Amino acid sequence: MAVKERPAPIPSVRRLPLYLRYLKALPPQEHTHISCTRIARELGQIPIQVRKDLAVTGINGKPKVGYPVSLLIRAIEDFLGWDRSSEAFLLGAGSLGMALMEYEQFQHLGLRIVAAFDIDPGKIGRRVNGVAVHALDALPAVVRERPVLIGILTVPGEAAQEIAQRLTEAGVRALWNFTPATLAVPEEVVVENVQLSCSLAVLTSRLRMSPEGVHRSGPRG
Amino acid sequence: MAVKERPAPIPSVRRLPLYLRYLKALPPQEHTHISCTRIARELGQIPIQVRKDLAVTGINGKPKVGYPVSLLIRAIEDFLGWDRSSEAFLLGAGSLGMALMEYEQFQHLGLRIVAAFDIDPGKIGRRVNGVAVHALDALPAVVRERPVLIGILTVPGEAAQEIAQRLTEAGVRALWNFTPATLAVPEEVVVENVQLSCSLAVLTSRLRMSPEGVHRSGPRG
DNA sequence: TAGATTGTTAATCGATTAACAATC
DNA sequence: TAGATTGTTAATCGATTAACAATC
Repeated sequence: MAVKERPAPIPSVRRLPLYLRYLKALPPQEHTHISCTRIARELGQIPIQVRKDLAVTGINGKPKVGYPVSLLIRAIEDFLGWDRSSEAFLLGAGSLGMALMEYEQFQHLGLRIVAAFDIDPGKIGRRVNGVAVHALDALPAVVRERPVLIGILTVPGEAAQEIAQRLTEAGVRALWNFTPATLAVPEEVVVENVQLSCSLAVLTSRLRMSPEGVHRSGPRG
Repeated sequence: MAVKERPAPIPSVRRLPLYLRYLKALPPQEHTHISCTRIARELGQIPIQVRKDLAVTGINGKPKVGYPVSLLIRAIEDFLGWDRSSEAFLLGAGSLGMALMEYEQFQHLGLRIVAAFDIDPGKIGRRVNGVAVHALDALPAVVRERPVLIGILTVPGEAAQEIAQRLTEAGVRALWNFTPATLAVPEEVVVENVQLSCSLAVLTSRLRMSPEGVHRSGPRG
């Protein structure tokens, strides 16, 4: 019987793209191998963390030599599934939705937005960066043709829950939530939140704690 | 001598905006008080976590009664600094930058973008949602007039490090980084990353782990 | 060879969760 | 009053960091 393997720690998964970007930017022929010491130094981390993170991809380094760069790149891409491409729907063709449709880097992240949906008649029928904007009501029909697993939510917060429901009913299994809403979904559906308010809360509270934060009146007035 | 108080846990701070949004959406006169049990149920969390999170704001609830809604809202807003408004510069008026400039909700998050910067002559001098787009070289002059503490980075990844440096040299103390770059900054500068690639990595890896993930060939082929 | 670096096992740290007396 | 809910202290859990033998 196989030992049940633990899933990779989420924080490690979250850091993998940083390593990948760094590795891909390395001068191609300069080194065939790289150590976690060096990666850590360049990215402001500590070596042991890099080592642990890279280990989740299954890569094997050599003592004293380090990790083979090209194999390491492939191992991360493979682990993240970025070598093959996942299709996604985008819900809400407002300015944020438009920005995501125009974001060329997604092709390197294994993501392809194949259709957008909106309720604004002025947007329906348009094409943005090659992607057609459909009426929201066309969702079931479009899904039937193309069983897409990922939905990107860039609708107003008030509409988010209803759209999430329509998506999961249509068979979408993962929601990338850019709205401020907290989504209630069936437990088999994955939700990843990109909530600006949450991120901003951390930024401002850390700024306030920092030596020269928002308040000019610090510890010593 | 005062007991040195620990800073609030980052995960708690990150969740506060979710509670705030929920509380503000409550029917105004319906309840004067609310329990963490109820908040937890509505937001898919557990009561003890809500209780611990709310405690960081300094609010005091009453056993059996719960927390006073309006005071709780004020306590969270006060803790996050969202009752007063912080000014920010936006660097890079591309489609993502534009989307942020047009994001009306920032006013409820205590953030006001007061100037944007770009190097594209076609954008310099324009106004987006009332915000002027300046030449990047005008940064020192604009800072001199208005000592802003927060910089929002929506430039291409290749440019991010250089812009970050210019910002910190100009006195900006917090960077909200929407680029894929890992920024090296002086230690007194706060960096909060909103990196789509990192978020997407978590989404896709969790989708792959889930019962009906990307691969149709699951445990039973 | 000597020593930098790996993979692995152990220790530490911080966040989450549990337990429970106090109380409105 | 009885019991739901709080604040606080303790236990658990998982991630981070340290230690170290193995090794290219």
